[in-house]
Amino acid sequence: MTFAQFNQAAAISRREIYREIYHEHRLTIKAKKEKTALKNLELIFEATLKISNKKGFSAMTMRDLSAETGLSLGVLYHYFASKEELLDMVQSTGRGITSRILRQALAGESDPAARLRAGIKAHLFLSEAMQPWFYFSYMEARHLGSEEKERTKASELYSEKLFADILKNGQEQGVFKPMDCQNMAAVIKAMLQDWYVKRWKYAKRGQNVDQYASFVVDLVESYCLAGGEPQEK
Amino acid sequence: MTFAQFNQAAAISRREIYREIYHEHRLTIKAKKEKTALKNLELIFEATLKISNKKGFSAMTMRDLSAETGLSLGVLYHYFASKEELLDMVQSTGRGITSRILRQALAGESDPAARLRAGIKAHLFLSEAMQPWFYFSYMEARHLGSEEKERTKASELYSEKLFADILKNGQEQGVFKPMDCQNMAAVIKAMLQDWYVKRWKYAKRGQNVDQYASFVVDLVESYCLAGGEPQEK
DNA sequence: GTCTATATACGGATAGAC
DNA sequence: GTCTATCCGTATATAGAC
Repeated sequence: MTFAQFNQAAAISRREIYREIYHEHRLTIKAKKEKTALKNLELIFEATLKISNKKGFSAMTMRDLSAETGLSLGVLYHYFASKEELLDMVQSTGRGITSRILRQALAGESDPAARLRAGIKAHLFLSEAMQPWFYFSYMEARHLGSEEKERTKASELYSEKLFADILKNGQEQGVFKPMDCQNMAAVIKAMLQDWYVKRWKYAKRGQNVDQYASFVVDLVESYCLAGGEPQEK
Repeated sequence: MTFAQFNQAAAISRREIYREIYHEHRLTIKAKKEKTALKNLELIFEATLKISNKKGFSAMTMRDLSAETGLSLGVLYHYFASKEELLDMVQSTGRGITSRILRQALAGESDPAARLRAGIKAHLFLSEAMQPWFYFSYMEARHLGSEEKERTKASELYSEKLFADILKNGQEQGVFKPMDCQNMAAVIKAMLQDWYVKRWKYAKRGQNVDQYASFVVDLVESYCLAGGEPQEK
């Protein structure tokens, strides 16, 4: 699986994302016409990610957002009750998409080594396709209210557990060597996160996501399969 | 080398840190008596790290800092000209200590495998001893002015290069197998960073820094030293 | 439905009292 | 040397004009 193939298969349509957000918050969003609502939601979210990822969400003012979107302050407040609610909306949308795509990717595979590869690549490719969302989620998690913060931690632990379970399963089947599955899952996540957090570093030396994915898969497999026969792709 | 041994050898005396800061900024700090200056600097920095690491530096108000330190606003401004200068002081102090300790740790070793181990452990142990500083540097780097931001990026690239050079050197000596040294160095750094960024996760399952260090060293060495047949790309 | 003007509060920084 | 009172700017959020 390459990034290009992933993009086609997953069909992360931006329009689809905003339709979801609109219907999820239909009660609080005051705009009535769906067409303008979708257009404005897209403007608002893209601008929020753009500005926040440059100078931080708390440093982004509502006037910044107004200027970037071309929407007035009054209109902005038709889509969320407060700046904090906007933050929560971005975070929960990101979480939802991530867990859905990860589950989808793993559902198609049964062999532990294949599941491990699929999980790593799906996560990397998704974070590549939605880099601003991932970066935002990572950096702004600590500015959330306590309730949303707990949800974010739970989400981190959930995806770590996905990887840990794959590893444990592989061990039980005798495909992977004995190891500390929790730590292995943790460092896999760390490597996946580095791709979207330190994007500038990889861009600087012209590394693309397919190359990085191959490297991570190779490193992880070479550790987990050590002792057994080298595997073919 | 264990964390306990590192702590003794490196002797990261808190008092020493603040003495350094005081002398480095002697010209701008208005407090004259060294003794009270050191005490207040310690109060200010500890409080800044504590508050910022909870809610972010930009969300920390000068009144928060005043309440936490017990110092008045007027006194605080005797130690820095602006809130941004305080940010820069924290960052540059952290950078200085890190690069010094890393260089010291590597200076004692010549064998590539030993150097690799020493670099990984020194970084982990230092970040353990100064976790609030490292967490702060990592999270607040993007809120810096462009000049300080460049310095931070340079520091990131510098320590990555330290690891990449060790790997390349080991390859040339035939100790390490052929590999992508840049990516390997990058993911080593990612694993080191995860330790202090996601501290809560490791604490939750009772993992200590010596255990984590052993795991990372084992993973990295098992990949680099993998003998027999080198892998193809 | 959209925008402009403004209420209200709080931020960083400082001047001057003690 | 230290603290208190305050200036000035700007933040979020809203009410009311068009």
